[in-house]
Amino acid sequence: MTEKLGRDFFRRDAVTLARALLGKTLVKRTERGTVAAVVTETEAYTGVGDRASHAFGGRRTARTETMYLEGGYAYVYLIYGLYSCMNVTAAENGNPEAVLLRAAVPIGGFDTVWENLCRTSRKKSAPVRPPEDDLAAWAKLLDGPGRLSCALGITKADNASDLTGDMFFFRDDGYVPRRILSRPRIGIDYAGEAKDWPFRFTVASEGGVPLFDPPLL
DNA sequence: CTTCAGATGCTCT
DNA sequence: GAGCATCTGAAGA
Repeated sequence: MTEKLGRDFFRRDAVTLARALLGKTLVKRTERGTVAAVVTETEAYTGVGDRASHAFGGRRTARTETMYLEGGYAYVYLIYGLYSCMNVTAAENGNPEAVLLRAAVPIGGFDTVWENLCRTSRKKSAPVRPPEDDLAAWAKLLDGPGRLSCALGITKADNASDLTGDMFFFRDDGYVPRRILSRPRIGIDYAGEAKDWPFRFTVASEGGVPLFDPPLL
């Protein structure tokens, strides 16, 4: 029932991978503790033909070099000088496709998640720690690529990490999204015709709780 | 409920 | 020097 995802899972095009990652559990082990969270929102960046992608037109720089790795590596970069964005590389070696992780729900390592989040100010949105069965509250705390990365302790130091290793990997715990919504991607108004492509995928939710079969928790 | 400015640093021109 | 695959708290409607 619960198995680690291997290389072949990631060596597919970004759109396919973005949908397939919904419901998978991202696990990160550090000396501060182990955290686990089920992915609920992704965005596909389809590479050289995608104006929204850092690798549009085959652009190759020190930063984008990671995107050219084969599927199953972490592409992490800093945005707006403050927040880390966590991506998963897709496709074959030399094909710079990637999937941005935009939201997740923690299912393990709540202490570490809370500790990681508390290093930001965040006084109003969640001044006190929610109970562990309040999925909607925890989902909100990991809603957004910056918050997700912060909560799971993902930083630029994780860039180019192999996601098929033992410290940082995805697991299939058998959570199947009841329904997947697709919409245009966020924050890419500059991307011309690509800004309307429906490459943002979300697990349908009710009352702030993403719906899976079987349900989370 | 909604807009709005500010924080902050790295990458690329 | 400009512009970001963002988030927060404060202020206004």
